[in-house]
Amino acid sequence: MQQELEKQYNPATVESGWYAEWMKNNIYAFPDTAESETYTVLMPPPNVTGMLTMGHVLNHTIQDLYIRYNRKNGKQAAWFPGLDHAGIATQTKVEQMLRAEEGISRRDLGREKFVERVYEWKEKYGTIILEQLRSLGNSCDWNRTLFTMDEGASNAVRDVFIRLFDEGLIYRGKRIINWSPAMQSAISDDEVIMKEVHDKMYTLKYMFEDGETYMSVATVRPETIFGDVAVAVNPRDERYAAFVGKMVRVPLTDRYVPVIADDYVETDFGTGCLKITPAHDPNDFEVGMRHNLPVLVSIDQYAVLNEVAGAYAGLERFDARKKIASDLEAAGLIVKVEDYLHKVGFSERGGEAVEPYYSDQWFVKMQPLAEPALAAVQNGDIRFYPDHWTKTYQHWMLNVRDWCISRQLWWGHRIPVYYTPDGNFTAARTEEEARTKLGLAAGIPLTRDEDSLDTWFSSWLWMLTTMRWQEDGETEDNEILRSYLPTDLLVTGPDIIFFWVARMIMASLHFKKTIPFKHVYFTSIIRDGDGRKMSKSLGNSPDPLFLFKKYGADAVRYTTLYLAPLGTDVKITVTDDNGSSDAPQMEFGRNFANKIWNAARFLMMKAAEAGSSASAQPLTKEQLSVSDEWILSRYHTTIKLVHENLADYRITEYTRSVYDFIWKDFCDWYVEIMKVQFASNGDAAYRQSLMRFALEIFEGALGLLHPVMPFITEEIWHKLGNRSDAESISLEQFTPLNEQFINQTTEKNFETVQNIIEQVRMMKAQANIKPSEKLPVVLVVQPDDADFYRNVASVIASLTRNELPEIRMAGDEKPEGALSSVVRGVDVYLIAASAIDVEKERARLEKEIERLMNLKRSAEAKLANEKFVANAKPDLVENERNKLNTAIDGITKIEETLKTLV
RNA sequence: GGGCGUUUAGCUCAGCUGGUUCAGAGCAUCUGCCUUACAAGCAGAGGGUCGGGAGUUCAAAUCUCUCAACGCCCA
Repeated sequence: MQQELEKQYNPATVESGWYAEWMKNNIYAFPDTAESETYTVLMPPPNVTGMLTMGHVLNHTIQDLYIRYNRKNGKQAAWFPGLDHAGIATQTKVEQMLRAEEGISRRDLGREKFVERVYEWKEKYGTIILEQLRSLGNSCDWNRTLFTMDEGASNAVRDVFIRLFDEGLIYRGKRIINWSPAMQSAISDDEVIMKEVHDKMYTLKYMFEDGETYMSVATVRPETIFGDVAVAVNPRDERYAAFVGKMVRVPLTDRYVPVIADDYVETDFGTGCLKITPAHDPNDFEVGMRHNLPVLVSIDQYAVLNEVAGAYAGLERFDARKKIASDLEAAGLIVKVEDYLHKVGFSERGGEAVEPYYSDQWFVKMQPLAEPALAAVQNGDIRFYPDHWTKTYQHWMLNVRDWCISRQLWWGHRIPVYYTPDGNFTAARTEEEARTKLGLAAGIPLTRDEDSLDTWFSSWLWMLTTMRWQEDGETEDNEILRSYLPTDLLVTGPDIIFFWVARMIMASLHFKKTIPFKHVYFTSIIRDGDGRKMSKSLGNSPDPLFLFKKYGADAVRYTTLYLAPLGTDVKITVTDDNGSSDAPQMEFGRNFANKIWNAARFLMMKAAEAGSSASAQPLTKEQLSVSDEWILSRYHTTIKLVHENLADYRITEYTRSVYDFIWKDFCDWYVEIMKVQFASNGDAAYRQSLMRFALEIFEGALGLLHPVMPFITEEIWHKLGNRSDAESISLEQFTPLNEQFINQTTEKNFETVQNIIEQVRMMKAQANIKPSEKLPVVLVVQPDDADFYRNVASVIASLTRNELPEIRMAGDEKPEGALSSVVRGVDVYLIAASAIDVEKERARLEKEIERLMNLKRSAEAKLANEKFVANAKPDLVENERNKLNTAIDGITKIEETLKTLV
């Protein structure tokens, strides 16, 4: 404790230094077999393509908060980290790089070479995100980092596919899927971003066989007419009832299609007649299935019209639209063209409009998996925070659709399906095994399915693969699983509640007959100052590393949690700092860190002044001042609040309660009081005991803060206690809550002292008296309270920078030439005859009377209300009586003062 | 169209089970302070009809209904 601290806290060196030390000592590793009660968190694996975002900061800080909190609560904290291969995202990145740097495509390289290049790329960039997460302070066991493409995870993925295939839960079928023409792959729903687009709505003439009458059919995609197989109307639509069953001619062709009736059609949408194009619209596909209509593909995988489109074959879809529209116009087949605003799906990766595409894909049957997964949430085995997401979950689970898991990608887990030359197939680990399953002779050649699996098909096994389930393709149980599954908490964004959370629940229940986690915390979405979601494509997110450098990771962690309440989005203002996006709100956390730093600096200076404190005795009960008892009560109240708030996931409340205790209670009040107590008692033993008392509370408060600000609390804890580098505050248990120290009476009495001090300061400031000018103060109190006020007199003097207050009894003579105030029955006088501006003082006192009159009126009204007196809790009624008496007392006294004011 | 959420000070947000000086915090603004931990600080001040309306209750920022605006998800 010898060295003096800098005046300002500098997080940069402290943070990197401590993280390295933690890693060196391996203190966040945990054993395969848990030795005590466990607390387990699964890290949602970040993409290898990823750079750290503000979303990661929020998400990972919450995880780290709970891991550190439970570790300090004595549990075996187990945080499993990992990385996601993010099939389509990563493949896109690498393809872009190859095109830009070498001018080649993946096809130029071939599958094997291409995958090698992706691995190189992953090695290079995958480590970057891990470094970034370390700079955030994550206390996970990095030794256990799992990459979704690792051999063990891949084996589990392969075996799960085979198992579901054998159970009949995986099937192959022709369906409409979201197709990315740029990526040449199916993409999942969550990779499709809906955007509003200004288009044209064309109303076309579908002529009847008479060649004169027609049906008016509205469409925004005239280029798809060649795939039309019907025109549909609502069965209850009387306008068209007579036409159902007749044939109409598809414009620009010689083809006739039937008019059908289907509930899907909305009568008031467009003309009420809908063209049905099963191959190019998912809803039309459903209608087509219901009516046994053919699927006519007229646009190919490159989004180019095919031979079905006749003269238009070879045209790209949007070029085709223009040409077809003008030809329709020329042929007189357009009734009208209107502006039309609607939502169109775009590929998150390629950026182009998604083309619904009819093709062979692999699917998982969801219904049988969804039922138990829904039950687990409904019966409370799994709880969502905030709770309202259960409704969304329910709705999705009840309307669940089969999951398209095949992707036409090279980067990912290849589908373990083998085909015979005559079209038979099965899922198997090897060709060999496939032959056996199919009952084939050894020499018969098989071909393996070219497609890869959706990334989520590996991440839905995350709670199993991180714990090495079936890593060798066989072992279904092991020590890790027995110790750590089910996990305690999953922290994730609500945007992936279906794609990930729901499917993990399904997988865990299906393969392991247990829930994957008990609690799911859905984080806020972080928006910029204009309310837009922060994203890389918008470029509106500050780089967290820049913020860490400027404010400190502790500050960014703290501020982010302080600002992000459960269940509500959070807005963070973004400004520009020499070309870098900045988030000035982070000053809040930085200032807090600096405050803590300086409080530590103060304590160290005082401790040095008091001499060695190693042998200091605790303060005896008799030695405890009112103020000491008060801070002890506040401290234990804060401990209580921390536990309660974190148990209920009220994280912002947690950050506030620690902030208020450290800054307001400890720094603003107790530190100032310590100075008084220190100065007024020169006894070395007392001073050392007082320092011990203050240090214990301060270090305890650091402990409470540690889960959210790990670095600075570690640094100060070491400095205050001369502890060795191998020790860590993160391994120290919290001060046990002792409710006996929580004393409402002490807190109330102390509040009165605070109010008196604030009143004196206010009178002094408003009278323009220099703060440093020491004036006489008189307190008129009840005889019973006299001792109490004598005890705190020096505190009042010091904190108001006045002379020691004179204590008089009620009924004694009142001081003259004084500014005055009444605080909870105590008359407060500041003797400053020369500074009194009679008019100003009169106005102030009258305003105070006005305030008390309002109080009096409200209390009187309540007490006059028989129902209130009869129904309200007795102590509330009592309270109102006290309020009334205090108000009356104050009014009387102030009125007297007013009379003497000349 | 269906579902969910939000609306409190100029800004960003707390306010839990209706009642305790409950209308708060930080930032911003204004005034005064280099008080030997901290100017990234200290002390003080101004600022809100709690989105509108109705209801329940002795009592509503808090519960119910309704309207409006905004956001998200699903169709």
